[in-house]
Amino acid sequence: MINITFPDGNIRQYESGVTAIDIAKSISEGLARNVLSAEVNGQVWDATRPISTDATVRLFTWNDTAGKATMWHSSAHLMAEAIEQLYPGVKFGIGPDIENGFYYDIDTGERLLTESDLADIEKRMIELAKEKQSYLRVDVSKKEALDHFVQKGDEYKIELINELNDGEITLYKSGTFTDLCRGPHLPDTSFIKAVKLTSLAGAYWRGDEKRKQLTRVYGITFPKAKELEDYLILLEEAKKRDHRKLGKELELFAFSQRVGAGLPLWLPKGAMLRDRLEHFLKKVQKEAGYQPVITPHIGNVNLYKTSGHFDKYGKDSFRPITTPIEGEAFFLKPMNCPHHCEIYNVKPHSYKDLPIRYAEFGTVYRYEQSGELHGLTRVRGFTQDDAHIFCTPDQIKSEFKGVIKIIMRIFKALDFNEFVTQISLRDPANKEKYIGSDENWEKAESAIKEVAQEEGLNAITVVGEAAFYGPKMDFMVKDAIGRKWQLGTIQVDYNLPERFDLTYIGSDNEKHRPVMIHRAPFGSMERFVAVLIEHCAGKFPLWLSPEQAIILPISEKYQAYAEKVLQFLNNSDIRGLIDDRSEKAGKKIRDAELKKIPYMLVVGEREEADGTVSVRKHGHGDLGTFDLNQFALMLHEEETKLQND
RNA sequence: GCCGAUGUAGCUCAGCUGGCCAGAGCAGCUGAUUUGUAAUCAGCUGGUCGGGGGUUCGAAUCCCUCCAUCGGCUCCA
Repeated sequence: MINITFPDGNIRQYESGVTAIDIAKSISEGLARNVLSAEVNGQVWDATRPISTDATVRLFTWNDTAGKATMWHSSAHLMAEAIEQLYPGVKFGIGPDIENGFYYDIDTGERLLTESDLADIEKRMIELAKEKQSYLRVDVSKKEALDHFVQKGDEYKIELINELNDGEITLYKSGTFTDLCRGPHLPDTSFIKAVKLTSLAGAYWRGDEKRKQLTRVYGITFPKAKELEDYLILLEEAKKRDHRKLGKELELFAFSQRVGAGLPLWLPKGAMLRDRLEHFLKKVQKEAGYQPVITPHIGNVNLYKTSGHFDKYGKDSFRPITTPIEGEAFFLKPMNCPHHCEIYNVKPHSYKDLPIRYAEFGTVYRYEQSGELHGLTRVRGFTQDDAHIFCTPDQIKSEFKGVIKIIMRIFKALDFNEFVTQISLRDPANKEKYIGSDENWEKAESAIKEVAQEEGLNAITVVGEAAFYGPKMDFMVKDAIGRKWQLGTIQVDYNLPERFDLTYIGSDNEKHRPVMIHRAPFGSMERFVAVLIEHCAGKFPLWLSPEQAIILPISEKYQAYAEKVLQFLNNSDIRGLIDDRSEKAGKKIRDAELKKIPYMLVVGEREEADGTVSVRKHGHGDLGTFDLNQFALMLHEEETKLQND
């Protein structure tokens, strides 16, 4: 007999060789029917795999993330089986589960897969799932594994096996398909009831653009057809929040082929929105001791040679701007930091001056690869809410914390609750990708790690994601379709101060090297606005709304009163406008609702007589009649409350 | 940059197995209407069918190429 410990601490005894399904059965038949996999002593196992020692066991169903992962990983195998049967001779790369579903990378050889093939594959998958094929785990030696895939002629699997150690290789067989896989998998395919293959894309083998591009098929499966329907509806809903769609509908920004790809044009309403955000941050930064600076949009190539940007990115940038002078060249600035270093260098500094914080909404230009451009989130010209803090080494942590405070204030004001904090370190195996000494890197990295700990930030750490001059802490937020974007960023940099020979005189009357902190709470105005649009689905908080109140006269007769109301709004710092079209009230209300204007002020005979407005709130309906002053007060309260929350 | 898909009026879309003058709704304009909480009616305007090249008696429709956009990959100072 063995002891099985449950998550609640309960311990029960079972025969050695018991499986997770057996254990589930001992609890309830219903649970047994729903167990997809189980965690056994910290590892996720097949629900059918015998347990022969004392163990802590946790059962996973569709309601658990790990259960879904098992389902989707098994679905990838099922899809591979279907594809192999339909298109014999294809070779397989890797096929993992992902956050929402799974994919499989496939070398389809001569025969190209197209979207029209997906329906056939889905159909075959359902047929195979109904066969209730079990997933059979087989321990094999390295030689056996190699023999199998050599015979099959699958060079991708052979490459993977060659990197594995003998004795820890398993294959999984389901139906006619055998895969190199560490598992775990579903008890059988019958759990998969609904299948949707969502897209088809090219993906480099092992993520290396120098290697062959395979065909990646994305899909998702569910244990019930209804859940697939719900998922598809959810996807449709998410698409409605897409900032590219809303940006067009709400006339916030546009792109023009004539101006150029990735170069956003801010329309009046978008510019107003952005202006409110900038205004807010400027206020916060003033309080935090930042000094505004302004620098030009171009800089001499030598500036970027000094900073190291030229060596690192020169070949991938916009070409330099030449002048009538032979050999003279300028770059559109891709970064503000070199300019700010030169501002620091304008005069000598004492330790008593530090920290110095230079802030600039600086527009930068980067030649992003054409395939990377994406609405406002990835563009070729954008404005960073940039600032550079020059401080002594022992001020790093407090300055870093000050920046975190600003970022948290912004996120809170905009109700961004779901963000991920990421610490990006350099990859010690690829030191040639970075500039600067090991010692400085270690100092900078440990400073960030300590701050994260001391601030109690629940940060994830990713090796190899650092900037080329220093490690960073990024704040990531998801867009409507679940893609993660970096917004705020804080970067510790020991390198630029050296390259620009920045110094300050210490209390010992000796020259010392300051440390630089690069930081941008929004990241870029473009990306931040994009994420903001998706976050609030175009229904901006009042303080950011480009148009706060629209006056809707019932008929032309009340035009004069409408103008009086507008005058009042203007004097009260409320952004208002009048819909003076010869339309019925219903039509004007409908259009204002579609434009997501926060407040609609209906004015007619009664209002004119009493000097009031009938207030209708977007998405809430009629709020009743308000005295003008009363209305202004209500709006100002709402504005301040939201901004300072 | 790579793989795949898409590109028709300001917007959303139909037409696309090659063949009447390329259509609809919304928006816009003109007129009528003077309207009370999510679409008043009528008329009109508007399109190099993404650009260029080719095949054909004939191309929005087929082929090539470039550009842009979309889904991914790679990249992201």
